[in-house]
Amino acid sequence: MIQENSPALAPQRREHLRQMLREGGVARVEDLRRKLDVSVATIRRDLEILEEDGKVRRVHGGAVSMESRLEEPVFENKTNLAAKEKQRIAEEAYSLIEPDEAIYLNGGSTTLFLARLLRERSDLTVVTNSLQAAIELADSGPRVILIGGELRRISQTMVGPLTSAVLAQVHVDKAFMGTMGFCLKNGLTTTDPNEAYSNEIVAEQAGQVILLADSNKAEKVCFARFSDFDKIDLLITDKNLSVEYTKSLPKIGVKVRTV
Amino acid sequence: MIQENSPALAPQRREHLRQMLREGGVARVEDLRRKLDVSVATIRRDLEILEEDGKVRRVHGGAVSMESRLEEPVFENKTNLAAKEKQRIAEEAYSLIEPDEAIYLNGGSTTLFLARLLRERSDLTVVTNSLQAAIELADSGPRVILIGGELRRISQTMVGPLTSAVLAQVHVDKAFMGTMGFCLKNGLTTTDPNEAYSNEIVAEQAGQVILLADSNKAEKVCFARFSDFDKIDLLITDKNLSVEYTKSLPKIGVKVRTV
DNA sequence: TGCTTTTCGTTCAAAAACGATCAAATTCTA
DNA sequence: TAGAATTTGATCGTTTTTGAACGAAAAGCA
Repeated sequence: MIQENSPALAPQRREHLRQMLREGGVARVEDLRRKLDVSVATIRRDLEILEEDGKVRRVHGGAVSMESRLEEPVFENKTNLAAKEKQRIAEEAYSLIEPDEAIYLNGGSTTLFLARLLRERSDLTVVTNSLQAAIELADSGPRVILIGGELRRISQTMVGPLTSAVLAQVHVDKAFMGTMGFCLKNGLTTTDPNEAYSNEIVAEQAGQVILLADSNKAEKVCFARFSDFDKIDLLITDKNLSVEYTKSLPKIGVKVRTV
Repeated sequence: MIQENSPALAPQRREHLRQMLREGGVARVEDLRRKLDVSVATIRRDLEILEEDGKVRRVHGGAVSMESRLEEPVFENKTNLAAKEKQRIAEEAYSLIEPDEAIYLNGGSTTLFLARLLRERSDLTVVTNSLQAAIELADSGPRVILIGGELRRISQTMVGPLTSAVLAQVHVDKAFMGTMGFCLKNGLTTTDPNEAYSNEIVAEQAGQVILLADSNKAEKVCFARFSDFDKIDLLITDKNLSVEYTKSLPKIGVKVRTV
């Protein structure tokens, strides 16, 4: 708990603010001011910042938390690795989406960042095998189509042969795919063969395949391969990706954007 | 969480209003005003906004909810009158499940009570179209298979033609089905045709179909029919069900258990 | 039908909340 | 420690929300 008389440092206070909002769902500016013992101006500024980060939505008189209480703690730890890069990658991906499109999101933390950006886009159709993404979009925004299948606990995604039944009947304009690892030699790989199977089907059917992967994923090879780079139209990554990739990928038809 | 004497935030108040309407189906402006302790002008303005969002329809003297009250997500469901009955019905249903079975749960609050009881049963396979049930079981316990399809917001279930793709490929020993209404003449009905469609397929394919419905559902007829009683093997209900049902249902092959 | 009561929509002024700005306070850095 | 950069709180004009007032419309009743 925060000490009574010593004012908290700003980032610490904002985190506290975020927690409080998450707890109650909503809160009024005046209540927050009293609790944190600062001026309303400060509260407003903090809320402004939290809104920019997508943590809360401001309303007249207060703010509403945008974070779901259902989120996996384990999962959350993983998302915090390279969170900034992932956020930026997601924002870049978002800018590519055009009105009324149908898009696919696979499981993983990077695509979840993207899902969060879609909450207000009721013109879109989002096809996904990610339970997390579905929860994120369950209350508002785009039309959501979940592909069926067995729920894989670790990743909270639907995988396995049953997924292909739904996938065969829909077409998406753009597929945004996260991956566990990629390299020039082995292409795109993930840990679970069932997960790979679903990804593979999507990569073959989608109008465009856009890979979202921060540079930590480079040179990693996992057990199950789901695609070669020739199926990929665009890679969105961060500035730390080695030149080896940024030079050679365009030569084999993969555009690269670094953010 | 929210302080007593501080007035509610406008969006919060509107959400409350929506909930109240959803509970009772209809409400008068004056009653809402008294409950929320604001002026009638504010109530009217709020109802106007809710009407624009399609949540309610205004009528002279008040408003009618456009949402079905039985399908609201549980964690918001504070005043569920039939909660005790539903819990007992779920417990009775649980006692019927044998080791290593595959079962189906459709959407709705009663089946969600059952889902909660299954958390430790890692021998089972649970097939469901309910996002809520999947979340409930996402971390431990049974193998979970979600059928795919479009996510219907109000009920948080997967519905529509795409669901049949997965359903056609699995077989369940027992299907536990909730319903919005049932009566001798019209059989089992629910509000949404897509929801009905999925239920219908399951009712036809499952080894046994077990209906979970408290007595409030009796004599209710909703828009979309999904089954006749001849497809039902067993009805689990509470003691308030009228004798009309408890006498005549066994004659047409439906066992009845009251708890 | 005509009359009364209730409800509705609109207008208006008061209150609350907001954003912008600026000076004081605090923290950072060289 | 001095100066720069950042953060904070107060002020003020503007916008949004709210409640009350009042005439119009709808419902109830004889």
